[in-house]
Amino acid sequence: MADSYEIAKNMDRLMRRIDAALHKRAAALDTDKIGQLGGLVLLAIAELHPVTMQDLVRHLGRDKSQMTRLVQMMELKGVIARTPSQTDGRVTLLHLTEKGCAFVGTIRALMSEVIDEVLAPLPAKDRAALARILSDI
Amino acid sequence: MADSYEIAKNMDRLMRRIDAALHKRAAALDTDKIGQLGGLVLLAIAELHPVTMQDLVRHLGRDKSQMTRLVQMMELKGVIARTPSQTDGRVTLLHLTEKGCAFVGTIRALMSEVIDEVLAPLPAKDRAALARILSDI
DNA sequence: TATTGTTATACTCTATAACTATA
DNA sequence: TATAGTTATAGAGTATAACAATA
Repeated sequence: MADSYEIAKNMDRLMRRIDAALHKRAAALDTDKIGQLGGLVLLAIAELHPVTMQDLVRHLGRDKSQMTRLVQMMELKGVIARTPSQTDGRVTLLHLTEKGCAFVGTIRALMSEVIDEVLAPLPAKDRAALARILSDI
Repeated sequence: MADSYEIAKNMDRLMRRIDAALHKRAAALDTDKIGQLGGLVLLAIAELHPVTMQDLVRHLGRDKSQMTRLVQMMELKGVIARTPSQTDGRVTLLHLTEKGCAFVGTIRALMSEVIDEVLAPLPAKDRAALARILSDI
């Protein structure tokens, strides 16, 4: 369609602005060097609670090998824990530690702050439409 | 606001899906190993025609040092050319070569195809709204 | 034989700061 | 002094394939 390229380009630009703003503010808060993707993983685990690697991979649309490394790193830093599944020996369940839970609040607040700032020029009606459309896809 | 995190999460997921689909299909077409960002740069130059590094950097929201390297690589591969500005000795103007122009058509088609596929489940009205909202921000 | 998760490797993209040259 | 662009370097994110263990 005629607007395909415009959609891709503008979405890329918007994401870049959000990423850059997040990176700038997170630097001071990210005391354990968990990183941007690590933050997303933490939020996803908080949302899905005890979740398998597989489900996490699907939820975030990342690669499984990437997730393995990231999760190992985050376990070392004490923000998440892994326990083997009782019913299936292949499966690992992920959950947050207390330290991880504490981080989630910080990350959520930071994310809201940045998103609100970037989307500030948008009328409330458009913002609501954007939220709905994105959740529909 | 309440929906900030949802917006960020869903936009990230959508972008991941687009990136992955682009990567998969581009592999066969990207004979000169220009890469995803290189493709974006090519499209931007085609749109802005003779453009300075500075403007390109602002348009794409990337870092200037990153753009220098990318542009040098693409000049080596013969898809773009650099000419010094006549009026300001510090400024470099970028434009496409014939080979670059040929690529632009391919990239645009590929991008449309992928975007159309990913956004297929979206009603036309929502798609139009998304396009407008993204261009407004 | 298929699935879950891991290891290894190469590559792309990004952040930061120090630098040159023109203005 | 400020701006346009470059160089250098370290780090984060991604793609791919081959692998072990369990189902």
